[in-house]
Amino acid sequence: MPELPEVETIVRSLRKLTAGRRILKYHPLRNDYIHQGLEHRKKVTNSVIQEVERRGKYIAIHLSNNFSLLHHLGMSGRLLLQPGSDPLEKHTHLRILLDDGSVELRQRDPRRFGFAAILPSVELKTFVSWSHLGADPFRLRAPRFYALMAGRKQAVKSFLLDQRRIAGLGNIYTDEALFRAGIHPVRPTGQISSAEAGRLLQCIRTVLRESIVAGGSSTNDYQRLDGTLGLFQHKHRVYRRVGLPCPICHRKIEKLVLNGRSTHYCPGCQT
DNA sequence: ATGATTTCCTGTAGGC
DNA sequence: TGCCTACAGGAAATCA
Repeated sequence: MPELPEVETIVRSLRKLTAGRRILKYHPLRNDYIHQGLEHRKKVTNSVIQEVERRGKYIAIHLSNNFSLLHHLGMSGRLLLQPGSDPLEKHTHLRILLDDGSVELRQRDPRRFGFAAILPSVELKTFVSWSHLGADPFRLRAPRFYALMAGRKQAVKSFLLDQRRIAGLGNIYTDEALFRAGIHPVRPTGQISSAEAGRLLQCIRTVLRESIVAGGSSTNDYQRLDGTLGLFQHKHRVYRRVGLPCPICHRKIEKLVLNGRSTHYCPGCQT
């Protein structure tokens, strides 16, 4: 499930490997995977990739013709840069041919929770889910973070998963950050002190930064742009580690279900 | 307004 | 071996 570190890893590779290259063809294999702007698909031919931007878990590829390509990987989505001659893998919904077609960007997504879209760049800021995104965790300031949580009963983990509040966290990094901060996932946000909020924000940033360095977490479907696996799954302390000893207090990691999400925590360290 | 629940989708794992 | 069910979860829509 690509979250901020996985998407950031892909975006950094995209910047390095696709900037300045020309698009030969935008070729959807499943029209219903293109949630918006399918009618613009022929207009991107001959445009040049100028800039690749990440916001939360979204990827925006800005083109020279004032269009932007928007991508979300959902939970099983992959964006892969590969030779156009490679055999077409199952669940490939979109091909973006580059240069003379010898190289292409492919979006694969078995569960189809992700999507792609083509938008005039000026319309990106009115695209609902993009425009409603909350602050990037690296930019958010602690007092603002604390103010967002104050006075609410919502479980802190549910709050962290809400992309309109803070953008980019998913199930892995909420569990890992809450563990590092020593905060129980079900604690109401209103009961979190200013000091705890500051610590939590620091833990969020640290775990995200460490994961980016490791190229993200490959627990299920996630692969980097070149198809290799990320390495941060080996550093998880609680996520999917039910019954294994806590690295701090050695009590067994437990799991509960919160809003339909499996939630992993240490009953000793997190209060 | 807030927050919980349901829905979409398919590959994989486990039970019998 | 094969069939069945449960599970994984991002985010929009719906419900209480």
